[in-house]
Amino acid sequence: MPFSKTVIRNNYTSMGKEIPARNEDYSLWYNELVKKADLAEHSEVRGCMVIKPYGYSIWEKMQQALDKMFKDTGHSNAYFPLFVPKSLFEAEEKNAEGFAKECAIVTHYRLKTDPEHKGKLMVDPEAKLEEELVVRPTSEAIIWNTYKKWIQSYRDLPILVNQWANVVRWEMRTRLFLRTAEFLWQEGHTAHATADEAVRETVQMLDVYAEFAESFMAMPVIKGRKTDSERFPGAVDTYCIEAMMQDGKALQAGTSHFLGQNFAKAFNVKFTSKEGKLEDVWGTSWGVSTRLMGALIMAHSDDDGLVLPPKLAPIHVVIVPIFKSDEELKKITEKVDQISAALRKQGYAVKFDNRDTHKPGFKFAEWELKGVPVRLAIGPRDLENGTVEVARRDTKEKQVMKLDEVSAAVPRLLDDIQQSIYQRALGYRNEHITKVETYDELKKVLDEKGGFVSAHWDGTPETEAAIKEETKATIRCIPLDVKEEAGKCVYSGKPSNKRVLFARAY
RNA sequence: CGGGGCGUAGCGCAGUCCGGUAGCGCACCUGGUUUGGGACCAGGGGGUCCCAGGUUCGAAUCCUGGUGCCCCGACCA
Repeated sequence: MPFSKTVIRNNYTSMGKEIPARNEDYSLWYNELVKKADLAEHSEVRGCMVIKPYGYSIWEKMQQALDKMFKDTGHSNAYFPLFVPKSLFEAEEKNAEGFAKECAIVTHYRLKTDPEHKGKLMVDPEAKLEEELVVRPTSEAIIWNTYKKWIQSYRDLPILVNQWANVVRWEMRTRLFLRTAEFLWQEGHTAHATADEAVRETVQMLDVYAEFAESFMAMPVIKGRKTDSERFPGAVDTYCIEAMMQDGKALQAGTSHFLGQNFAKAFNVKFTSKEGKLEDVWGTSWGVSTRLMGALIMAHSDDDGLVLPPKLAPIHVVIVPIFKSDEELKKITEKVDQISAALRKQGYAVKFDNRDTHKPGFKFAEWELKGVPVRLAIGPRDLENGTVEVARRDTKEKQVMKLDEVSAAVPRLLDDIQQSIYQRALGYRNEHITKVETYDELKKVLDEKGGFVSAHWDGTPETEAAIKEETKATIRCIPLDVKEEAGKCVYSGKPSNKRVLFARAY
């Protein structure tokens, strides 16, 4: 049925806060969900988004958890400038080349009133910068240039710094959270005396990311190494965590880079070793961004809206009263206050939705759209029976329980939800790793089933590029736990000693 | 950067072909009835029709030139 997207759009938006079905148009489902759930919206600036309070509070939860993990592994936060002088930016050649095409550049520092157009401003041609400033697409340049001043001896090492910041990459095509021109992220930048220590740091932070993805986001990931062509510009080795979305497309959720001595050499960062020798410093960098929000949304949510893992939900429990009179509401509120207090005491965020402007059904739908893990409903019947209705967002199951059991039951329920959405995502992910032996199979799986395709590859960039060209699939990673196994490249037939994961990706 | 679409009330859109007082749904405000899965009735408020110029007695509508955003592709952590 050749309905245009415009037609589909008409159908649901006129109905209020409904979103299109995932299996009809996954991409439209995602876009509408982000907007309708109050996570983010497009701004006046092309490719840039406004993260709304509800969306931002999820991001803050992510930040808190990650920040703690960084601190627990010995890192400290710092802040470096938004602007990078062009001469610094170009110092590490590969890095500069890699990002050159998507840099925003500041060329002037002043506006003036436009004599030709009343009330308008124009760039003051007199105020041209002597040296242009690049708006950071990443901060290695400015940071390594700074580290040069901080490091003289092995005693100054290691430096274990992280910064929470915004960066700008002038993307041609953007999508809310998944790829925006400006995005928020954290970038860790560490400096070490030995290669071994730097590699250990790189892997350690990859483990931190994997741990965060799995135990907080409830999103299983595959740890792996990128191929040469997918490597971070300027890095020796790029490690990643790859996740699987519900539409069978892969998403890179975090990266950790072993920089070798590349940036040290480019910025002349040397240290005197214990033995009195002058050596180049070893480096790492690692980051995750607001893209994780996109991953979180696409990993769990359904046609009724967001499904949030309790560990990242801004509101754990919403309580909806069902009442006819003020009198009734008052009685219900007394009970609700007791429950709320008991839950808050245990550290949960509780929302009592006592608006008298909306009916319960409306509230149920709205909080489901926003992904609140647990909903309690209390009405006159419950007052009589000393009960409360408990509903879980992930499965939509409802049960009625005794009021005095609630404060003990809710924590168990939240734990169960956290586990069960992880298990569901894990099940989906595992079902979508398909081993293939031939190129025809690889293409067939990509087209008909999606997901990761595990196949032998001859290790050459030519084969990788050819497969990408023909199938739109890229090598997502060489899994860290890959086992050596003799085989033949699905494309070239040349010998291969391990399988890699192919997928179409975000 | 190529192809397409769209800029009209807070949101989603109709009206544009064929010029003549700017409309519909949702949302909003007031009053009432409702409230265990997206309430109903009555009344009401709100718009430089993206911008600039032109044609015309008269432009959301026709002409010219801008501009912004979205979608698809290419590119890309």
